[in-house]
Amino acid sequence: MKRAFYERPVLDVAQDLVGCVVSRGTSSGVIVETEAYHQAEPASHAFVGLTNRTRVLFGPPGVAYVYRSYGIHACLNAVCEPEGVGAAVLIRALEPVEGIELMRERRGVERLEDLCSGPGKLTEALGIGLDLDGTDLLRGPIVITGRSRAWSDVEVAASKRIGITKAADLPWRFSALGSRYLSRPALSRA
DNA sequence: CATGGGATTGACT
DNA sequence: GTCAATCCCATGC
Repeated sequence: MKRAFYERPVLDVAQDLVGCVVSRGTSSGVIVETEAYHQAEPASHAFVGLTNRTRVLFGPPGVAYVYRSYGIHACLNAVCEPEGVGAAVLIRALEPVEGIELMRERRGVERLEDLCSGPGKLTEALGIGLDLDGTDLLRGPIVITGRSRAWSDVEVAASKRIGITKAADLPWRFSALGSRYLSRPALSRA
């Protein structure tokens, strides 16, 4: 993936990342669920402006923003839009591809559908911690590559973001239609 | 310096 | 369905 891919409106990047591959060491998976966050909208960590915590969000695109959630889990984002704009795509779920046995060991569960079906789960499965905050997604250790042939025509569904209390109605969650590896089903009942 | 609130998960009623 | 775990960080005194 080139730097310019991330240097675009965060909503475009969030949709285009579905079907792409996240690799970390010998483990990898296809992105099946993302969410977009932008500084202009209060659910985003960048909404508060430039602070020590949000420094990476306002930096160059194509960089990993990893934060601790609820004191327990790490969550992985890809920083988007030009430097100076605070925006990122949260990677919410993967379909496991490589290094599945290692994922099972790290997660302590067996079912494929339980390995990476949530933002905190996939970071545990891939061994991604806060130490990788600010690392370059073009150079690694976390690398994102484009859709393979099999995923080139993936259909992407939009729905409301999960687990937030502010700006909860924005349809900024994107998922691979029909995937069994989502954190939650794509279509929420109205 | 003290406090409150999460971009979650898993266990339990 | 409810709820606790656990810690970083932004905010306010």
